[in-house]
Amino acid sequence: MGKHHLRSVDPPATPESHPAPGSAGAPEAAGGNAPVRSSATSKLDRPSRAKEEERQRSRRPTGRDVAHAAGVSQTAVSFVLTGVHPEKISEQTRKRVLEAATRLGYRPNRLARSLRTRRTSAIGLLSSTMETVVAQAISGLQEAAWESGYHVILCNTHQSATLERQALDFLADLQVDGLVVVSTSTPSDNQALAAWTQGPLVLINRTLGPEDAPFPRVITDYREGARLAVEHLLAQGCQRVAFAGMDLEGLGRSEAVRQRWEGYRQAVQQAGYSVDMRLVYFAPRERTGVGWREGVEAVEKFRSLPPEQQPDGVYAINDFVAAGVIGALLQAGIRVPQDVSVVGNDNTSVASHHYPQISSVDQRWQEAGRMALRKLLYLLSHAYESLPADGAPPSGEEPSLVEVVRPQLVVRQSSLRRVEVNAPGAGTS
Amino acid sequence: MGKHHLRSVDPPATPESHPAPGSAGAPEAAGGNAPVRSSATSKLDRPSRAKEEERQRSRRPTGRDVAHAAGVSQTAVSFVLTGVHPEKISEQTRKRVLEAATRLGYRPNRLARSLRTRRTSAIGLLSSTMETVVAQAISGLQEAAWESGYHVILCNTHQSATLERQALDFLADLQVDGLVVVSTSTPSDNQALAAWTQGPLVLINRTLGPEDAPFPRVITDYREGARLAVEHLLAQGCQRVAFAGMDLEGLGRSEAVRQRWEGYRQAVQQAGYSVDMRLVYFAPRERTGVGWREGVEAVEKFRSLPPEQQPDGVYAINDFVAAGVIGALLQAGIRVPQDVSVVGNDNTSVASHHYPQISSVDQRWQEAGRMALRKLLYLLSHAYESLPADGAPPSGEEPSLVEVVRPQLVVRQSSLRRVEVNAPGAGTS
DNA sequence: TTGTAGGCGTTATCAA
DNA sequence: TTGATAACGCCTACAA
Repeated sequence: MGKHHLRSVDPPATPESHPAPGSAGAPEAAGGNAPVRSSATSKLDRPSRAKEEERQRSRRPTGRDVAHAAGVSQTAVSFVLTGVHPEKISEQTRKRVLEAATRLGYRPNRLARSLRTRRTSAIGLLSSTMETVVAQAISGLQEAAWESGYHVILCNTHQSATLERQALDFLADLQVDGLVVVSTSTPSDNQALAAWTQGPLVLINRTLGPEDAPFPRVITDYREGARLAVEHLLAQGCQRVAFAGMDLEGLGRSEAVRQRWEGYRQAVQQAGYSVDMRLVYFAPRERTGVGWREGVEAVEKFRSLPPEQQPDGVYAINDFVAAGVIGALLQAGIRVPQDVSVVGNDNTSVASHHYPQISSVDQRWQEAGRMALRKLLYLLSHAYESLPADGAPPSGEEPSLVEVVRPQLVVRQSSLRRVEVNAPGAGTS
Repeated sequence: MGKHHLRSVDPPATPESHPAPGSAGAPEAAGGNAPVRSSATSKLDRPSRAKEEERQRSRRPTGRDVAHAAGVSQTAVSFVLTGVHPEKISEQTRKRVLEAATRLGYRPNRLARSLRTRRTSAIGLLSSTMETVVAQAISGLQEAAWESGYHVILCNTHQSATLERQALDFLADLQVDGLVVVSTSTPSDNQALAAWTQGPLVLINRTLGPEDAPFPRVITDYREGARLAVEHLLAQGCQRVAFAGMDLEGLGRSEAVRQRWEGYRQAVQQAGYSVDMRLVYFAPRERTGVGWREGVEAVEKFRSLPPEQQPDGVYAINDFVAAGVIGALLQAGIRVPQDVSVVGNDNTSVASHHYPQISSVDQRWQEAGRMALRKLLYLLSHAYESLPADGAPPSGEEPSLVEVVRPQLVVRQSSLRRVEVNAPGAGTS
């Protein structure tokens, strides 16, 4: 039995194109299937016949089929469908082509097109993890890509440099038109990445390249987020806003952690207060993350102060910490938000599923994904024109090299005091 | 001053060679693609020269280059590199091809290959949302695909049937080899999906197709997960295990919710108890989700019982509810886990970031993704040979049509009593 | 304005 | 065993 290699992708009934006329064509068909075709003509026959048959059977009509059906040439079909040179096509042929194409249900073969034009409409996405924020960025990127006719090829490197290198090779083989790299911190282990030559490269929250010629990137702004949170608390009438966070040396000296601290400090000082370190809790640097527990510890620290010095507002560097803070406060009989208002960060599902619901800073990773794609498309379309040889290269409004996503504060119950509470001095615990 | 930003696609190399000659992709690159080439030789010249030049400059060497360098034919190169017909290649040519290939850094052009073989190594992934569990499934799928040399093209349909249809068209255009659809509930709006003909289709947590001939799928097992949780609580010595969940008509009659309730009921009954509806809390069906608040409400209900009838263990249908339950218990001065043990579901980051950490059932969505890919690969290789026409179709060990992922209980502080507590009657609140 | 023809890089067929 | 040679489906100078 000719049970050799499987029938590849083809769906049912596809007698081989040109089976050696003696070898009983279709390999799978048990009995029958007599060599009805050809019989006499054998190989001397012009290929036209076999071709035609074959084409008939192939489910997807080709451009040639359309041309044939419309009574025009392939060129006309191509011109009409790609929309280039619209002036070189008469309205009549245009109509006929369109009609034939829709009638046959023609869809151009992207593989062939890509082979010819050297552009796939694929962009590679390299992510080091799949944590929530990254998933959000991926979602935004994919959505934006989709809207522009691009598709996204996802590669997760699990923080491994080896995997990253392999993924890059892989994506290069796929001939993606561009690449986006997203990571939560900024490891900047630039080794393999910097060698990317397959097209434009946009980074999300990661730096790469020499100081004077860095790669274009999109970054989320944790500093601004923290400022938003603190300013909101102050606007709500809080006068002693505390910080519940992480030691700056912890978590691999995470940039995002440091930025939140700076934002807090700036906002407090800008409002005319000085930073009171008794209102600041840093989790020990050994901790591998901060959550509920650290929130509780923060409250313990704050509660050890004399009552009049205790905070009336808390900014927590993430929603888990905020939940811990709230839990500990409530347990101590302190009301939230009336006595102490609390704001978290990241706007995770914890914030909305908690009770009371937690106000939180949304870093808008999804928007970061969208922006990254926009930037990539811009680079894609301007890649080949502006060699500095020829004076002012592109037109104006070139997007800046590094784009910042503005965070947004989502106000919920945990920080929303009644309106009259705005009077100063109201809710000291 | 040429604004830096672009690192155009071409790596710095490409010395000399006037930039224009044909290649350089980007056909739409505005402006003049002047006929620089011609110069002296004009068009009469045999193309060989131009070709050679062009090839030289082309970054990626082709199979022809390798053949040329090795002094063999393209056929030999193809055979050697694809590994087929190993017997038809002499050891010597084999070596020379390999040597030349590595020396030139040859990488086959997947586009050309796909065009010819009609197989991309791409599989499409249709997801209706990007919530955490889906992201996990995607991660697992992508990882497994990667290990098998496949890549994943992600399409997010945002629950929209229209988008889903478009995405399917898109993926069909891309000629993906197969398709995986992942959703959290089972909407089974099969309209467009059932018409998929581009290759095998595997569903994750979704049913499709006629009852008697459903599509292959992978499902997570919430019933089993609930059983695990309850059995664990019983084994810890709990005698009155409560259920904190959602009205079965709520959330669009979510299958996953109903399964958890059934698992709870089965486990309780199987242990010889009868289900006490006073120990069961169903959130009102109008709620759009369950979280902390519903956990608190559950505890309120339970606390209204006479002390000896109150639960000593609670299974909550997700981690948010569990957190709410724990919070309310602690606030009431009830110890967790000593007085009441609590188990959540989904093993989200809430469970591990909470304090005390929450025991939770992991539904292993990541594994579901992996399994889906395995199943798809199986179908890919067995798709077209076993039409039941010919008796016992394939060989044995065909995977079952629907595969179930076994959940796993992750035990943490919220349910881990001291060993001696195992004695019955210990921790009634 | 339309048609003809050559090539993108592979794989696969068929003589030599 | 190896080497021409023809597709795969599309794009696009160039000639008609």
